[in-house]
Amino acid sequence: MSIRHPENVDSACCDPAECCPDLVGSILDEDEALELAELLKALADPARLRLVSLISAAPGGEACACDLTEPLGRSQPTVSHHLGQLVAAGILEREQRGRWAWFRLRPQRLTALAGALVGPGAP
Amino acid sequence: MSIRHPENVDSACCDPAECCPDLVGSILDEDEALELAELLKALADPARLRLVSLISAAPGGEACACDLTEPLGRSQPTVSHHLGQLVAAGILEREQRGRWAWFRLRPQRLTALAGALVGPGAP
DNA sequence: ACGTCGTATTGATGATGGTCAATACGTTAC
DNA sequence: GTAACGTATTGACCATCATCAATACGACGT
Repeated sequence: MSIRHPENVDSACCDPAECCPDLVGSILDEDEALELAELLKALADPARLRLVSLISAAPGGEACACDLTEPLGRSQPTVSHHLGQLVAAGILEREQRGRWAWFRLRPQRLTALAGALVGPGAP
Repeated sequence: MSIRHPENVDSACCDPAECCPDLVGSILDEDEALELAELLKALADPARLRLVSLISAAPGGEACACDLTEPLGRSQPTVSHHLGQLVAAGILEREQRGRWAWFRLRPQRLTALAGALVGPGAP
């Protein structure tokens, strides 16, 4: 079975919701650059990077928000703010369990970003 | 000849000037997160992404600053500012030829970043 | 129902950053 | 030498953003 539709081959590399335009293969137009920049901006913060790192290293690959405030050294509203941004960027997924919010990494998003950085030369 | 010193194997994956700490393998401390965030911030701007894209797609993989102002649609000082940031981040390298400044991509930096995003599971 | 607890939202503040006009610097050509 | 040209720097302005205190929201237990 085919992964990609023929009409999507030119620009989209896979699922357009997950993927991002290649940085080095072709010349990015302003819209593609904005889209890729937004994903990079979502990662380009020490607090958010540590959140991703903490969650991915947590047992089971998931973590409760209540366990992230203290190791991050930021206030609870700040942690909630950053988690919301990571979810909005598609880097984390959120699941509500009772009154606890659990977060888990979406690795496809990071691998898609990594693929966009190295370009079409490296599959 | 050996590439890495034995005492650097634990944290650094290769040349510490090129590489960046893994995002998902271990838990980033604040300094490592800051270092990785700075590299990501250098890319997380539409103008800079388009500059990287334009330069990498240029004939010979290099471009003169004079040929980048017009396709980018920004003023000359702005283009110079962004090029300086990309060079400072190790993403571009700069070579002066007469009165022209030529820029070229440093792919090692992007591949190192991509490797840090996908973690140690994918060599 | 009511209090408690985890989380999200609001509002405010200080810092960072993208952008451009003006200007300074360096190199080439005459 | 001097004019022209490419590039970098300065200074200023506006937008975005990280952060926190205070507060609101929602779900659970009693």
